[in-house]
Amino acid sequence: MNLKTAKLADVAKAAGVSTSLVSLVLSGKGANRCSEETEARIKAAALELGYRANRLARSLKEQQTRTIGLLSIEVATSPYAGELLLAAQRAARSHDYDLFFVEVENSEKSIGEALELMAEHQAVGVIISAFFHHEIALPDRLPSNLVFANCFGSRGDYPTYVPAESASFMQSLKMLGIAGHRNVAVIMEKLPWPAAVARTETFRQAARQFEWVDSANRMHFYEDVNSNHGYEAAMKIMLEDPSVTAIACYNDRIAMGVYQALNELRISIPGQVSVVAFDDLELISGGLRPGLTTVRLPHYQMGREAVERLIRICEERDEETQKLVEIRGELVVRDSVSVPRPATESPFETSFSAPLQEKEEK
Amino acid sequence: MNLKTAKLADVAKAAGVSTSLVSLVLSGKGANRCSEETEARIKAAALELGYRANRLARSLKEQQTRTIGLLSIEVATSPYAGELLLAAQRAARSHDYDLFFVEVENSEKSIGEALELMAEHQAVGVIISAFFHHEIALPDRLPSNLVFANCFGSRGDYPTYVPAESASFMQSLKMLGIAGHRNVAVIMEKLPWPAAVARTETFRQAARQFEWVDSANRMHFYEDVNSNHGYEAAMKIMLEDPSVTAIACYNDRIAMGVYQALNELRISIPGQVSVVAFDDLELISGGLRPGLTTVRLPHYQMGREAVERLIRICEERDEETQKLVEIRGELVVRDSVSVPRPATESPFETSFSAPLQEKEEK
DNA sequence: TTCATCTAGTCAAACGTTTGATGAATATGG
DNA sequence: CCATATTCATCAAACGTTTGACTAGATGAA
Repeated sequence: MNLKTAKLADVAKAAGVSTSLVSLVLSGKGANRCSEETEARIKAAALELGYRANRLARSLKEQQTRTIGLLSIEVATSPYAGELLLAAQRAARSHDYDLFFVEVENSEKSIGEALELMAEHQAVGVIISAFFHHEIALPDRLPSNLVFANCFGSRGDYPTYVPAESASFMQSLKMLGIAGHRNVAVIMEKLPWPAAVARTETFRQAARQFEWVDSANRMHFYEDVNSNHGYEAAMKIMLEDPSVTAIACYNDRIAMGVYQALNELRISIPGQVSVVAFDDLELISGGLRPGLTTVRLPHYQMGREAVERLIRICEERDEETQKLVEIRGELVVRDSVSVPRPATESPFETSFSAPLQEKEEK
Repeated sequence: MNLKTAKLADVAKAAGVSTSLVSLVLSGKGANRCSEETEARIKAAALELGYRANRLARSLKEQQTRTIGLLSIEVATSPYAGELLLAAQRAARSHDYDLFFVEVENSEKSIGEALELMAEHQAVGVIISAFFHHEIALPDRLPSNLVFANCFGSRGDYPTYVPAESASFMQSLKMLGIAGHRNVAVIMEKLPWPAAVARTETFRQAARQFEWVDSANRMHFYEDVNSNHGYEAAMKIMLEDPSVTAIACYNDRIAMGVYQALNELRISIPGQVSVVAFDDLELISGGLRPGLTTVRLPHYQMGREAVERLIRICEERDEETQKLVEIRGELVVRDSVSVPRPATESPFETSFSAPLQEKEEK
C-alpha cells in the first residue's frame, strides 16, 4: 500500500522466471521444482521488490479465507471486557487467522446484518461475544461455524463458553466460610440475569454448607446494582444488623460502595468486617484499600478458548462433543478477608461516637 | 457461509440471463440496460437464493477494498479505551468501510508486521491507536494513508488526533479557581509522558492566573502514579499542609486514593476539601461518593475523527491541512467541588480526635 | 428505402493467485 | 544407442466479479 506493492508477475519478471515458479517457491510448496540457484534468485527478487501476497486473490483462488468474524455486543465499551477481544485476536493470530471485527447493538436485525457482512467477507467462522453473560436473540440465517463467548444463543446448539458462575462465586464464599464467618450478608442483583440467578443460589448453598446464621434475611436485592446500592445496603446492614462480620457482593462495583459505607462508619476492613466480591475490575479491586479479594471473570480464557474451538471446527478437527463449557474464574486474594472478630465485639470502633448521628446529607 | 452461498452465475441461471446483467442490475449501475420485467425477475431470483456478493472477488476486480486496518497498541485491555475502538468501528461502518483489527505490543517489529499484514489484506488505510497518549516508534515501511489516534508517530507527518491535554486539564483547574480556591495542591505523574508534561505546565499556568498560594511547593510528583500514591500524597498534604482547600489529581485513579485518605481523615469532600481529576473512568468517577468532577478523555471523538479523516484521505477529498488535531475533553461536573471553607477553619471535623494518631498500619 | 438511434441484452477480458498437466533437457541403466 | 527416470521449469485454467465493447432487433427520420 505504500507505493503499489509488487505482484507475483513483477517478481517473476525480475527473476526471469514464470509466475508459477515464484508462487511455488515463495509458498514453499514446490519442494524440488527448481534449482537452488533459481530459488535464491527468486527469493532475492521478492525481497528486493518487497513482495507481499495479495490475500484477496489467494483466498479467491483457494476458495478459503483465514478470516474469523468477531461479532461483539457492547464488548468494546465495557471496562476490561476488551480482554476478551485481545485474547481472541491473539489466539487467531497464533494460528495465522485474522480478525474481522464488528461491534453491534443487541438486536436481531443488527446481528443479522453483521453476520451477512461477515459472510460477504467469506469469514470461515464467527464468534459472537457479549459484555455480560446473557442470552442473545438470533436471526434466521446463521453460519454453521459459530461459537459463543460470554453469552449464549436463543436457539441452535453451538459451542458456548461462559463463566462458571456458581463454582466461581463459591470460591469467594468458601474463603469466608473457611475463615470462620457465620454471620454473612450478601448484596445481590435482583434482575434475573444468569449471573444473578446462579450467584444467588450459590450463596444459599454456601449458607447451608457453612451453617451461616439467618442467611435468608441477610440477602439484600437491588435492581441494576451499582456502587450506590452497595453503599446503601452496607449502611443498612451494619446499622440494623451489626452482628454481621462479612459482606459478599454481587460484583466489585457494589464492593466499592460497601467500602465507602464502612469507611464512613469507621468499620475497618477486614478487621471488623470482611468483604468479597466478583469481577476483579482491577481499577476497583486494586484501587481500594485494602485490596479487594474477588473472583476474576475469565474474559481472557473465554476469548481464547472460543477462538481455538472455532478454528478446530473450521479445520474439521474438533473432537470435543461438549457444547456448553463453563470456565471457572480465578480467586484473586487481596486483603479484604480475615477471621471474624469475636462475637461479643461491636463492629464500630470504640473511640468514636455512635454511628447513627454521623449520617449526613451529601 | 451457511450453506455455500449463491454466486452471480447461480442467480443468472435462475433468472435466465447473463451474469453481466445480474451484476449490473444488482449494483444499480445498469440504469437502462434492461426491461423492468427482467430487472424484477433478477431481483427476485437474487432474494430467493439469498445472494450475497463475494467481496474478495469484487475487490480483486475493482483493485480497491473498503477495509481499514486498525492497529491498536494496548487499547483493548485498558478500561474504557475500547470506546476508541467502538467509535472507529461505527465511523467506518457508517461510510460502508470495514475494520480489520490487530492489537500489537509497542515494538517497531510488531507494528511493522501488523502493517504488512494489513497491506496483504489490501487495506486502503490504517489507523494506529494507543491506550495512552505517547510516541510510537515506527518501522521503515509505512502506508501512505495513515492516521494516528491517541498517540503520535516517531517520524513522518501524518494526521494525528490526540487529547488537548492542557486545555482539558485547565477546565478542571479553572473550576477550582473560579470557585475561589487559593490553596491548591496537585498530585502529578513524574515520568515525562506528554500528558504529564502538559498537565504540570497547565497547573503552573493556573497557579499564576488564579494567584494560588505557594503553588511551587504544593506539587507532589510520583512515578507511575496509582491510587496508593494518591492516598499517600493526600495524607501527606493534609497532615503537613492543612491549609490546602483543594486537590487536583493527574488522573481518576489518584483521586480514588485521595478520597480514601480524606475519608479516613474524616475530611469531607467537597465540604472541607474539593477534588478534581482527569480521565473520567466511569467506574471510578461515578462510583465514588460524592461523584468526582473530572475531565473526560475524548476517546470516542479521537476514534471517530481519525477514521473520518482517514476515509477522506483515501477518497482523496481531504481538504484539511492541519496535521496535529487536539481534541478537548469535556468537563464532567459531579459533586466533588464547592467553594473553599473559611480560611480559619481546620479541615478536620471537630468532633474527632486529632488525626495524627489515627494512622494505623494496615 | 436507407441510415441512424434506441432498447435489451451478451461477450470477454481482467484482477492476482494457485496448481495439475505438460514438456524440454539432462542423467541413468541396460 | 535407446528407453526410462529425474530435474527444472512453463502453461493454462480457474476462483467470482466488473465493465467497456459489442450486437440483434425494433423504431424513427429523411
